Amino acid sequence: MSALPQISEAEYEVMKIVWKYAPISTNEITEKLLETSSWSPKTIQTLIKRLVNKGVLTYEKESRVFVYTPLIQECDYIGQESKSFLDRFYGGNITTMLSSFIENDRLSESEINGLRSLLSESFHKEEN
Amino acid sequence: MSALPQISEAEYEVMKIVWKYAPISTNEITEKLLETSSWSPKTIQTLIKRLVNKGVLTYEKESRVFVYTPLIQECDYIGQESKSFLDRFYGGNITTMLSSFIENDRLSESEINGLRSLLSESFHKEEN
DNA sequence: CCTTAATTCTTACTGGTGTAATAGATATTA
DNA sequence: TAATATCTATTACACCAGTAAGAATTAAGG
Repeated sequence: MSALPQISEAEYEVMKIVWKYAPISTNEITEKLLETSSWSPKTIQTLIKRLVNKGVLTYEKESRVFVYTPLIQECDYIGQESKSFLDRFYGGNITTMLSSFIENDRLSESEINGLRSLLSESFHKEEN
Repeated sequence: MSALPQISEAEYEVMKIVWKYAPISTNEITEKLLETSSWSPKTIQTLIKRLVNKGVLTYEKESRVFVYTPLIQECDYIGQESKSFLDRFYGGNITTMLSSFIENDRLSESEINGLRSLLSESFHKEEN
């Protein structure tokens, strides 16, 4: 599993739309993004183009319009970013991360309870 | 709590040394970094300078040498980065993150156990 | 006091990112 | 088929980051 291409912050916003709605045209991407951002459509086109160049997106011509599909999966990308984040800041250890969150009171009681029940579920999963 | 300055990846390597050993001189920083990297001392000096410009480091002259001290705390910085990471990839929800880790089998049984015992400790802490 | 060696400051260059405008191609319509 | 409207491709530009070389300064030793 070689490293996936680097996706910048703005490009990632584009990818979130593509992952959700692919196959999707330039115009549709632009429409969706304009609901939550104020980028110029030109800017969005540039981002799409760069994603194609990087090998993150591919497209097919449908008459005059391009329709895009992702070449890499969202969960793979997020997985890679998560790993690199954990390595950088917590020595690759998620327990260290959680522990530091708890120590700095960044988790509410209900979040902690959510985590507990998640972990007990995954306990049962292992049992079967 | 206004946003802390942005620290780049290479700059962060410098900061790890400073946080650990401050107050520390340019030469000492360079020495430590050369144990684990192959940067030119010139490069390291540039990074230090940029950190000073950004307001992350301050220094005092000790005769001809500069001795540096951090202006921001490691845990504050890591906290900020963690928050922005969680927001970006998991909607700010650490339970979602953990859940996705478990789903994609990125956690070993022993890591899961570590998390469980961490959470039961923090349970007791809340009790007192 | 002047030279030298050590240290800091200034400048440089490439590549990526944010942000977009303009030019070029193509399909649709008059 | 020619003009127009719509897409896509090319070009632009400033700033940040990685990476470093060269210039300037300053302390110390002869």
